[in-house]
Amino acid sequence: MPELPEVETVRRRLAPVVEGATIERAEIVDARLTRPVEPGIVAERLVGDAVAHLERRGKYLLWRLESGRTLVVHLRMTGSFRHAVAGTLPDDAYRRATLGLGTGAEVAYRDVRRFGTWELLDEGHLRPYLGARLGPEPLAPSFSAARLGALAAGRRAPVKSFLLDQRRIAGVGNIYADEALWRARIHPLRPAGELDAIEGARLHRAIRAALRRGVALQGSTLRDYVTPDGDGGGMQDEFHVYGRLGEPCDRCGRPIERIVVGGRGTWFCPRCQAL
DNA sequence: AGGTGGACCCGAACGC
DNA sequence: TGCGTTCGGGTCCACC
Repeated sequence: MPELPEVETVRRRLAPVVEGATIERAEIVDARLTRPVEPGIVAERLVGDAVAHLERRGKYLLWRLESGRTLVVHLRMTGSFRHAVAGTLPDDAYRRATLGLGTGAEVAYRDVRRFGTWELLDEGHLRPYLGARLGPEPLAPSFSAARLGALAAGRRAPVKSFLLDQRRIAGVGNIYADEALWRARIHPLRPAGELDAIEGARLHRAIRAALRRGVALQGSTLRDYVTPDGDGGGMQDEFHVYGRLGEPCDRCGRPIERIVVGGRGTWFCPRCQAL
């Protein structure tokens, strides 16, 4: 489940391969990927363009092109990139697109469940696109505890749902939300706007610590996620609560519990994270 | 306007 | 063994 740390890992691993390279060939074999735009039209526009920078915003991977356009990629749950010397990647029934680069490298996009999206935006369209969907970057220096408090003020929704709302904070998904709340010792059902300043400061620290740890370990590999070099991440071995129903809390030993919040599986320690 | 729940998709895990 | 059912996850959209 690619969240901020997984997408950031993809960006870091893929950037040296694609930055500066010209796209000589583009093949998009799943119409759903570019819907409602015809995949052939997107592919045709990509060919001849070159990758200036590979960037990330929230969970979006941004292919900034020399033309000024940006290929906006969202991996959703099962999207992943692989790169290799052209022609050496194994056959894959779930490959949805392939980019051939002038350097001789090939980049393949795989997506089992086909939720992922590729959108090619013209210059000037990127900023409003992201602005309408994403709040601040939690790892940016400007993301302060005060900023978090302002975002949460007046919110009656559970703090877990608040963390998952990309328009409030960009990049936190189900795994890192639960891990951050455990670190902050805050119950996932607490209304976001009712956290006091101390709790807000703890949550701010916890969000950043969980995400930074995820980036350091190159993400969490549960099933589908791999880096563009084919490696798995290491964060799954350090989960404190996510998916650990019945296992002892790493802090107090009490068995981890599972509830559903906003339709999402939610794991927490009933003692450390009391209501 | 904020909050909630269903749709989208399909392999894995589960139940009989 | 084999079949059918349930689950999950990020985002968008309809609805309250």
